[in-house]
Amino acid sequence: MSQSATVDRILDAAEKLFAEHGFAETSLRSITSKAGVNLAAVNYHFGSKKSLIQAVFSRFLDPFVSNLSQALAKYQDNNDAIDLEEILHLLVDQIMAVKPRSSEDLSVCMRLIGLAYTQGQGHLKKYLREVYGEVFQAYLRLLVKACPDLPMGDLFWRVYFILGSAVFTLSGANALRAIAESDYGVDYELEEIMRKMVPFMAAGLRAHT
Amino acid sequence: MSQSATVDRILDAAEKLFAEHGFAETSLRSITSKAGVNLAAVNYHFGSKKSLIQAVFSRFLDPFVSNLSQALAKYQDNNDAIDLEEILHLLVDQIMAVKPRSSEDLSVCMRLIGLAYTQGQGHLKKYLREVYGEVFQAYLRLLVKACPDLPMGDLFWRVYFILGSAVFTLSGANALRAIAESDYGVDYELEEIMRKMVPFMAAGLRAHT
DNA sequence: CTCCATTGTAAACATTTGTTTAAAACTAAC
DNA sequence: GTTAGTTTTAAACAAATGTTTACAATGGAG
Repeated sequence: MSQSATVDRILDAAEKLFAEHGFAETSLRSITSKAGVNLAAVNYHFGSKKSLIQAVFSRFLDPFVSNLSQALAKYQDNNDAIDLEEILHLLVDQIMAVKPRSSEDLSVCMRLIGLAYTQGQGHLKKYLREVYGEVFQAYLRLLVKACPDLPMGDLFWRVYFILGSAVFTLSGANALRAIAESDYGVDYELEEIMRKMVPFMAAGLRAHT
Repeated sequence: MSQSATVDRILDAAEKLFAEHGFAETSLRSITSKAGVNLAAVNYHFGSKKSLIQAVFSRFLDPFVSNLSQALAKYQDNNDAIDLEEILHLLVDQIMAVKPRSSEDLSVCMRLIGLAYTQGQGHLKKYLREVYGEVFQAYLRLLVKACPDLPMGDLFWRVYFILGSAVFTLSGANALRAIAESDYGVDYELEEIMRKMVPFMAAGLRAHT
């Protein structure tokens, strides 16, 4: 049985600790300690810390991009005009569809994505681009079709504007939710926050230059 | 003479290395090596690695925040309606006014801000909030006045949406500029990219919920 | 039961980390 | 030129890190 309980316990512990403290700041000893397994188990099952980091991403990213690329396929041959809000919502729906074990896990995954961009870990970026780059490109092409009036040079940057909004907000979502609740008495679930992004992003993408 | 050449050399080297590799991943030895100074110089001049990190932020954040709060003072007693684009542009202008030593330094500083949010370093976040939190709040109040129709709960999150756009885009600006140039033949200066953010952010902030 | 491959474990390994120490070098005032 | 204070330096420090090793335990298959 390739998927022993040990492997899952390590992945669970690593996922949470990485999201909480970052990759470099999380030691293998803290992971194995939290997982209740022996230190050497990581190197036995994953080979190295690098591979463990990548495995953590694969576990939640694989089903997501699998679902997403399937959903995108429907638009592939469709030459009609594409509604911007629709494909933005599609992304939110696909994220929610992964249905993580607990609602807290989603923000953990989001935070990991944010860390992947901001923490060193060059091997991680390379890995993510190689494995998931194609789906990203496909979604980008859809975005282009949904914004026919926008010059390509502007669209390029605006894509990174909305990407930054998503990554930054969701990766710090838990901390920000606490602030929003204590300072303004509002508390939204993660899904609500993501849905709140859609009109913001759509308006921003459509803004006349 | 409190500001020896050694102190500046350390700060220069640390700034770049932190931005490139993150805080935890950057060792004092790599900093002192790049700076051409002795390893012990960091602990002698700054006391600890934590203090060095804070000093790196102070150096470029102090003059910026000083200028910004001065510029914000003009709006303090003004009770007229405030133009959203105007105060967004004001921020861009204040950033450019710092006139970093090279245009590359700006994206380095932005990247450091992004890291401050995403990397562990709890002491850094506390430090930044204590020292610069008030100016941030003042700017936030201005933003509230410029968006009178937006519910507070929505504004809160949209502020982080635009903050994420700025931090994410500018911190990766150098790499993204290269992609934009090779793939789409467009190449904008950093200031142009920031100005391109203004209509995007304004439209996003104004979007009806 | 025996065998064998898989998995788990304790201990040790070699590095790297931030920090401290004590002595040397330097600087400027008297 | 001597002195007192500041800065630089090489060396050592203890602690923590990822990884490897050699050995024990496990659990089906024949």
